[in-house]
Amino acid sequence: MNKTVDYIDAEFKVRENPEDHRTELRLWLRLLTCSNMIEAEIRKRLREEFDTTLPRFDLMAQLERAPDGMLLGELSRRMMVSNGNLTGLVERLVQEGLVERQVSETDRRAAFVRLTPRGRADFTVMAKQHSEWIGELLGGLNAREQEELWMRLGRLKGSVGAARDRPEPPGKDQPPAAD
Amino acid sequence: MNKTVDYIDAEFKVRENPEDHRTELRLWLRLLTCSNMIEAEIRKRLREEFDTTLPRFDLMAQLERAPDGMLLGELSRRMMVSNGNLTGLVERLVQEGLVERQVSETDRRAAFVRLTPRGRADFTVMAKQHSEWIGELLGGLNAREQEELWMRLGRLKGSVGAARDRPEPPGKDQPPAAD
DNA sequence: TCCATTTAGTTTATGCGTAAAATAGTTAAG
DNA sequence: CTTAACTATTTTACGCATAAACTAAATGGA
Repeated sequence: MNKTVDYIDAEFKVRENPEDHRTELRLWLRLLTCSNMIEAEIRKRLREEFDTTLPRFDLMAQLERAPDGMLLGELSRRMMVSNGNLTGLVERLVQEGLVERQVSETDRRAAFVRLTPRGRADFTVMAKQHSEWIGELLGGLNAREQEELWMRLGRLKGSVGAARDRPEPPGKDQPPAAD
Repeated sequence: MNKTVDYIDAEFKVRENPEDHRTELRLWLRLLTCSNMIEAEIRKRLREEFDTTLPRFDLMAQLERAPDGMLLGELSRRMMVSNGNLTGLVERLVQEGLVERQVSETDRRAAFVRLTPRGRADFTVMAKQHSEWIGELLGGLNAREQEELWMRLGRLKGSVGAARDRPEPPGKDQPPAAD
């Protein structure tokens, strides 16, 4: 079918067949692989070295920047997880003595969460290690490569955000909203 | 402190302080953001359009390439999830009539899993949409940008893989294995 | 043959994640 | 003041994920 244009390079071939998203799929799979590899390694090390998990670490990282505590709602927004999820996560950290809750005096529905001194101390140690792990895992790229990758990912982020928030391109096939 | 070297650009500043992994952390966070944004959007659309989930979709994608079915063990290896996880996932798809199990006749411990005709038909429709979604989300990058990002991520993948499989660099501070 | 070992898969206990319903406190309109 | 609407959080029901313990079948000696 496409044999006659095989010599044309990728730049020109794109969108030749609008149904073909092979390069995008390939890119997405590699992005996912990278992300998953790093995340899996970080989870593994957090478990092995500190007997903790990534969600716990992320929660503590948020709290570290709010010495006076933070409302559950704000924590939920920042971590981009549901309220219900946080209820349990915070509860487990409270059990471990790393975090404490305090009901607001001005609004008895609301609860502040903050690190305990022990939580803060533990987090400091973990954060240092975490930073070194990331440095180690990404350290195979030099500064220029890192910067370029960062910028390209910035473009990608923009592309995804725009497509996500776009009402939905009408698309040749689908009639404009079946229901 | 660093005021006198503020004019020096990033290329020269790197590794000035070997404990500082700010650029790597920044890069990792952006990578994670991109990956999560895409994944969240795909999950959302799979749920809204097809009332299914990403793990189900991924499982069916594996099976689609094995018309004669696949052993649970192989499926587990390919999807990089635990055996126990697959037990439940397969069970739910069997309940939905999209997948069928068949105990091997030569080894009664082993079980083949394959798509039912309906499963295959459903997957074909979903895969087409999925491909278009990815095309839409990543489509803000032109072919050259996609190719460059793909190559940079290839380098990153190499860096992460090497660091992960490396015994562990002795590190100035830590004594060689505390316990 | 018999038994130890390995292999394939399931079960169990736990954690993290969601959406949707429920609870309880606050605010605002009348 | 009373009630309706809103807001903050928890609860519930579910799905997905793991590690570790378990079951059952195959394999390979002795």
